[in-house]
Amino acid sequence: MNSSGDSMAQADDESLLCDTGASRDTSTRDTGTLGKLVMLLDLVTHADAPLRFTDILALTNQPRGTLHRQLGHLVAEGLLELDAEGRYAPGLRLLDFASRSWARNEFRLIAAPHLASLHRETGETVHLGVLRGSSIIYLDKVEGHQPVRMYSQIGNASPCYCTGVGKAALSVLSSVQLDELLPGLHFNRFTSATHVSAESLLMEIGEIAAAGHAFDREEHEAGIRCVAAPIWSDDRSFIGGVSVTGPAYRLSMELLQEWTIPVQVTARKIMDEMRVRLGPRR
Amino acid sequence: MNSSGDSMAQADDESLLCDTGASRDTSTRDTGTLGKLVMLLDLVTHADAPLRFTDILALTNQPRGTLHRQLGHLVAEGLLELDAEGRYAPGLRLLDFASRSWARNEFRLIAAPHLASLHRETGETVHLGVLRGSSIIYLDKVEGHQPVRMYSQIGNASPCYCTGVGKAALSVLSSVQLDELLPGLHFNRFTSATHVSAESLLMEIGEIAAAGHAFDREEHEAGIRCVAAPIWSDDRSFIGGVSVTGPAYRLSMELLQEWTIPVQVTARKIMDEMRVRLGPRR
DNA sequence: AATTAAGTTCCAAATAATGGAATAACCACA
DNA sequence: TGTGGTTATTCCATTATTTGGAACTTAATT
Repeated sequence: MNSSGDSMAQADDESLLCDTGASRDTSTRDTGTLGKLVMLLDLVTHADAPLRFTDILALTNQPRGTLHRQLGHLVAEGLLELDAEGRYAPGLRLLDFASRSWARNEFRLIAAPHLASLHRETGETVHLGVLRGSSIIYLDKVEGHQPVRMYSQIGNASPCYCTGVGKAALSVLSSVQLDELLPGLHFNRFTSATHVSAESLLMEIGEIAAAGHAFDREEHEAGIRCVAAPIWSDDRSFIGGVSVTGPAYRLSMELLQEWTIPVQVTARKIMDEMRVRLGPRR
Repeated sequence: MNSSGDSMAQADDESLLCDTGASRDTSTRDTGTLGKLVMLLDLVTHADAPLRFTDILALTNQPRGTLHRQLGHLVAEGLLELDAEGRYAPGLRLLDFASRSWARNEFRLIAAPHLASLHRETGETVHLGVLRGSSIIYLDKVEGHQPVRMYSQIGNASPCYCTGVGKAALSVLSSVQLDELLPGLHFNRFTSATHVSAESLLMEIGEIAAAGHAFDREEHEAGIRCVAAPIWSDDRSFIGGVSVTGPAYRLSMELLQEWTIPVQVTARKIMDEMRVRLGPRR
């Protein structure tokens, strides 16, 4: 269940980069100097290996002087690290920031016990995700008995159009929100089942909205299926989802169909508790 | 083994902030606009609860207009989030950045199997940490049978002067590096055993350097002891450590004394492998 | 409705970022 | 040890962004 890696291989031109099929659209967002620096951070953290100065130069076509100073600042702040061979890699200070972000996340704290019981019921991997822009960020994961390497999945941003949680999340967006989001999607064919057009995606979203659950039929990674249900706040300011994931040989579509019920029940319980804890108005 | 929280209670003036006893010295470091923004990020991520605009205003004494734009930019980039009640909290995009930083970290990848075997040998919690500035950032953790909530500790930055890994790390610094680091330390008395002066710390560091291992005698958290050994590259450009931690009632000082050997052996194995993988020169 | 507090917008002045070009360090090979 | 090619770093006049005080809007309180 390693997410990136192999399934990334047949991606497009920039082979060094791991394009999730969304984000990296910093162009419009006007955040001045910060925007440019964050774009660099994104570039380096999402690369599959440390990048040298020249690599980054080529990837950004910024002037040498400018880029050099920007990288220098990021390194000075510990957001990037420069190794002895002159290659830039993500900095460890990011971990310090992120661990706080995770530890205090209300949604995750509320959902945790419900994820555990869904895991007990199904015996397969349970994920919790949130919609951020057009990506799903995984917030928690409950899996098998082996010591869990949590960071391997938690924190990862995956495209919304080819994951169970992502499609479930899309199904509860208002039509206004959907109209804003869809045109910005860059469809990336991860497997032969991946949606590659807004039309086919939109059609399935309609079905998901009616049914209240979504399937991932090996759309992100060959051999991996999942069933998911959306979680949302009344005013749609918060949207996420919960899913059960596993290998296709073990999870027949019939079994997934059965699990739609416990998954939806879990989503409902989490929503109910959120409404109590965070106030019903939103 | 919750790090912050209670032990933080008697900290100094700014009660909302969780001061690790170091860092937050962005003043000298000249990183222009980025420095100011990162300081804000630090402020919000390290606060114990979401902060309102006015709270941050008071904590930074920056002009209203400036602060407002800065926060706006951080929110637009997903580095902070602004909830419906107008409170700022760490943003989830940080998770995405950090998960990459962690997943690809060479040191952690090399150390992982050795940590596992040290855990098997001792049956107690094993930590891996790196020295960054005057903080120890925990990179990995192997503990009991229960599903590990890794983010709870991993990524956390703890002071170097009151943790086993921290003191072990200090013991292999060159005297030049030590002279740079010591004056910047702000000693925070977490327990009655915490070092509160550079003099007493320096004295123990001498002993640790001679012995090759360090103890934490309930210096960071009452009731918690540990034994640690340093890990370093030839040129001291990289410094970290490995430790075994547990409750004082189970870990007598005699037992910790016995464990100095497996801990040091583990550190040595990790160092040897790093020298092979990353080249001996550094 | 009046009053205070909290948050947002505006714009001339101060400051920091830009980017082209020159310089320096590095590396491989003779 | 020198030489050519590659890569990284520094410099500085120009340009664009950030700054911060003040005015303004909005929300909460009496």
